[in-house]
Amino acid sequence: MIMFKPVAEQLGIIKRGTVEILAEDDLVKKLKRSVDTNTPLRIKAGFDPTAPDLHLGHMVLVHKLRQFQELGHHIQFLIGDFTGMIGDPSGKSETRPPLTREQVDQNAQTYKEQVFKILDPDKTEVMFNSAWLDKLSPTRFIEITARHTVARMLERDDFAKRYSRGQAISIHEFLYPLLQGYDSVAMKSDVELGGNDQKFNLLVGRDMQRSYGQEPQVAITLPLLEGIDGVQKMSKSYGNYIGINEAPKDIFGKIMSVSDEMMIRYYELLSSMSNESFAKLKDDIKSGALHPKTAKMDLGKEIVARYHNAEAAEHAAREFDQIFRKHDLPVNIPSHTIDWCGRDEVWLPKALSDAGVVNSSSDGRRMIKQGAVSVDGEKITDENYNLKRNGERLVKVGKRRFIKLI
RNA sequence: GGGGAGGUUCCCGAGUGGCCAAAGGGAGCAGACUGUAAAUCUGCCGGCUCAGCCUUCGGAGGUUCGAAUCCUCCCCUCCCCA
Repeated sequence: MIMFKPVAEQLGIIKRGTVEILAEDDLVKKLKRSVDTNTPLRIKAGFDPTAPDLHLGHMVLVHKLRQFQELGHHIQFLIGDFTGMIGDPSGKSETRPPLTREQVDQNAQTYKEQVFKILDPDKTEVMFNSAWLDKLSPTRFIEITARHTVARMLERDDFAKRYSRGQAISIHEFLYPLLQGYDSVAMKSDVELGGNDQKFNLLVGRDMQRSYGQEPQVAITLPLLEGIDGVQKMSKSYGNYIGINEAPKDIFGKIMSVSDEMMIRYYELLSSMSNESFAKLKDDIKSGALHPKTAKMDLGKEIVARYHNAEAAEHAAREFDQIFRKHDLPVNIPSHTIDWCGRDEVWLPKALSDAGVVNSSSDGRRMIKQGAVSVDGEKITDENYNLKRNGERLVKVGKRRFIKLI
């Protein structure tokens, strides 16, 4: 028998870090009923399985799910496989190729593994929207589309912008919000979580449920986490993400490269630190009692520990210190065996390119020209430098690319 | 269906016969400075053993000594009219 916490207490936890709750009154009502009848609320969050890798940006949402889970509610983890298999070209220039069933399944599997680092798998219902969307007859489908108007669609900010700028909007892009809303009907969700950019879609869900005679879900939006560039939202396509499946040293390193401002933001949205400690941290940094770098290292350790383990976190921090503060070598340097083609020397840029440490030999040549390359600790300045075959040669490109060439 | 405007390198965007591997900005990378922070300054930013060559400007052909630029057809996007 679940014992639910009092409504006010639950509300306090739920509200933390959210952008908006639409409508809060409804949430209170639902919570109250949940407590009274001892029935968990159904909490929906949808994920698009097009890219298999989750990053810290997604985790803001997953952490909120975790909180709901800890409060005893029922998590509906929806994988939008239907969407994935249709292919959503809303990224304008490139048409995303539709995924096959196998790819979607595989991505979904990867998703689950990653998400269950945070969520309790036993208390999470994983759902696929193809289960009901695939079965929709054209008649039923058109019936769904009839419940919304074009004018209302154009209320959505990004549609409105694109429309006024004269950019393309494909018809099926209008369909996604409708289907996402219909998902809520099919799932009978009480609450749906989404990023701030999902606000419109979450609201469509409310309308859709109402129109199907259900009590509308509460839409809770969460802030979009900016990427490591500190400007755009974290996304794989911007290349500014920190993937939770990345190696400890990469996660750690990326966190360290983030600006101080962003560090605070990451603390706010990703750290499990209490509000009080967070406030103190900000004060200490401001007053100079705490060096921002120290704070950043702590954050890095916390994040790495969460997605890997405490040991890996310590190790990553130590190694970071070693490489960037003491300018030592990392412990495990990958090695690459050169194809010597029967000769005993090789043009360095070519070797670097083959080893994958630069993009091309032209790139390698540029790196040398810019003084970024050293062999066995000696800076190379000649772009025509030939590497002699002499056992294991340690090559460094830039600050953080190390490789042993054999 | 008719009329008009467009598709340029990762992104935005200039270029309308040779001086164009293509201005400028952004992103990115490297160097200096640092705390692998920010800000700033400098350089690089298609490929190739590179003072040269090769491949790129929606696609396919064509004109020309020479095409991102001109012509033909095709594909795609936007706007106005129906």
